[in-house]
Amino acid sequence: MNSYENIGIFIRDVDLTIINAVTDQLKPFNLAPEQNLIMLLLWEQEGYTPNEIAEQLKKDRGSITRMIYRLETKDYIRRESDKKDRRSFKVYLTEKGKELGKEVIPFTQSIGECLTNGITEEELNTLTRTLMKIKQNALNIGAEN
Amino acid sequence: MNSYENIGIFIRDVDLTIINAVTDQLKPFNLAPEQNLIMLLLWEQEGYTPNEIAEQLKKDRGSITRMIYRLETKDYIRRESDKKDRRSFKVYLTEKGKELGKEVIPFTQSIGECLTNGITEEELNTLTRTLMKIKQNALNIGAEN
DNA sequence: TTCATATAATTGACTAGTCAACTATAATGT
DNA sequence: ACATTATAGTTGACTAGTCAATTATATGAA
Repeated sequence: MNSYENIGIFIRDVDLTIINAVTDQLKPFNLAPEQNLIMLLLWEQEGYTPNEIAEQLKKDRGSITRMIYRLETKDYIRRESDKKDRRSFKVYLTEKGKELGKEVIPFTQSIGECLTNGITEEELNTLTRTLMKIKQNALNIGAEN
Repeated sequence: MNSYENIGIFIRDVDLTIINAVTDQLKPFNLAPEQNLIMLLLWEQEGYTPNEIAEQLKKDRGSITRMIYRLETKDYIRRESDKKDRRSFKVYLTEKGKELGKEVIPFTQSIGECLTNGITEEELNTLTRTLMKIKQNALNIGAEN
């Protein structure tokens, strides 16, 4: 580990390693990991607007627009226009999308379990607490100007 | 925090928050954070090949090719062809690139310090140890197939 | 030497991210 | 009611990531 914001680089490194592992595992399902995030939201609860999805995933609305488009072309989701607000629409699962969930949800759960192999509950809590502090520090940096 | 690989999502969240803060801070210097990583390498030691840069930053060579191109158009770096191996070249700083380092290096260092505000040395060590385990777990997932 | 193989960098096709500009519609204030 | 302002989604321009194919050059073996 060299210069830069040491801990920041390290976190980045770990994050990339996880993403690569997840990408690999999801490949047979024809799902990019970011697409999977949207699907996971919908498998929990359908009917989100693009705006709500963007908020939940903390992403730009532009990228959500395009990801919704791609998931539609894969026939995993469909849109239903909002009768009350004609600017907006809600996103629902197609049959194919629901089927996919049956396969993918257990899969991603097991990935989550694998990541914490050999790590105690307490260690995990400590990790979360410290990461929280770091995140807050990062937010403060942004807020200063 | 909901489903998915919980801790993975959280790490991703923290990582994104840090990246956003760094991006903000680097904006006045006309440097994207990933470009900054290449510059940090070169400020430490010039003369890397694209291949070496890709290894150090654990990125695809294709993306390094393009980032080198962009840093060249900003006149921060230049390439010098390798006389022994005509397929390759080495990357050096321009005067402008060296000047930039004088401003940016202290800046990125202070970002690193900010991130660890209110976090003890011991906490940081624990954090690193646990993240190491998680990273190793992620690598194992990838290696299984 | 010559052929096969490996390696360095590049390129094209694709996904994904931000930001800023834009269009359409909704909500608000006077 | 009308003008202003806000909001929802889209789009274009750009950076960055992967993967696979390509080109040029090196290297090693028959």
